[in-house]
Amino acid sequence: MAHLSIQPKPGGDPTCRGQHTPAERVALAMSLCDARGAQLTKLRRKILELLWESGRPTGAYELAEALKRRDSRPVAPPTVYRALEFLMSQGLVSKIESRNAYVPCAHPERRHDCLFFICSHCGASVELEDRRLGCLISEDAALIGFRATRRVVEVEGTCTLCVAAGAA
Amino acid sequence: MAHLSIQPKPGGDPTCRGQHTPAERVALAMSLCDARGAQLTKLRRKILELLWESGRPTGAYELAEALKRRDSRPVAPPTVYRALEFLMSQGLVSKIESRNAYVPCAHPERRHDCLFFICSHCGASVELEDRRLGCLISEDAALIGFRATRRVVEVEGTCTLCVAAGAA
DNA sequence: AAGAGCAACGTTATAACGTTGCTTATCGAA
DNA sequence: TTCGATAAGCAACGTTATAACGTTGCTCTT
Repeated sequence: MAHLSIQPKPGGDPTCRGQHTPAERVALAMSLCDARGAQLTKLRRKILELLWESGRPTGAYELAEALKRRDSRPVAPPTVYRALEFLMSQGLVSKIESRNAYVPCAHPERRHDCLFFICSHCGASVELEDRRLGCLISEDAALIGFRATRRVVEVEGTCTLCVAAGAA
Repeated sequence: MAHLSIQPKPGGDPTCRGQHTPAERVALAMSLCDARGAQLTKLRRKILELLWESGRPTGAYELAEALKRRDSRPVAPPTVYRALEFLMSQGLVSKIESRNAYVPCAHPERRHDCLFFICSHCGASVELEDRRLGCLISEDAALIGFRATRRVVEVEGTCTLCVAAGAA
């Protein structure tokens, strides 16, 4: 199961799923960071790659273990968290708050109003972009004079595949 | 700062803020649970009351401390979590995932599509109801064949008061 | 080349949040 | 009154996150 990413375009094919390898994702991230003068170091690259390979929201400690397995050298939690913080600051990764886990972002080249669908059965996540969501929230924020800086929109449920497979 | 709750009604006054005391909130909860055959026990009542008194998303351990102060008898984490679980199952409390904290719900009498605005300056939260949000998310869910069971919508930023007070 | 400055990373410890498994108390119904 | 169900207590543990501080390695300067 790969991370899925979909942007609904009226009249267009909404699927944009997993047609890029983790290596390609990392390459895109590198060129982006390069253009921004941000340093996508080896550790940060590895973590981003692991996230793309994982195929589902992944916890910081799980990432630490994966790093250890790969390099047979332990990486401490703060190191992982700092790398994740960087990746999030660059829009390369999002945190799934309802899971305390992290997912790579499909379209780091632009700021997007994302919502995430997380399957409670298989654990996979789908990232979806919907401009209307941001509008609606901005509208509500304006109503109460709230100045928004960050949006968390997460939907828990059962994905298509698991529904088809007969999961509740 | 009290928990604020607002439901935008076209043409109506959207404010519905803190005009009920914690005791009144608890009384409503009791009658609701009674009607449902659910047991709002003393402990659960106290926790709900503490949440209403707190005025901001409150952590489980903080609640445990408050209980201890009030009754000079320690309450262990599992007890608090179980009570919170019950309160959430009854729609009396919501969890703020981005804070690992809990807030009382303003309108437990009906299932509502809530979004929460959390001020990163003063910590206060505003609960807002917006039907359109649920529609939009359902629409997006349908697009990918996702069967949603739970929605988490949280907006971080600065509230009116803190903006007025000159906070960033 | 010496040394300041800086960003990333490492290390240790601890805070904060949440769960498991089991026991004990409470309460209502048979 | 005894039984069964539900809630609460308790100890230990697991997980997630951060604080506080030290180290490395690089660049830029003079």
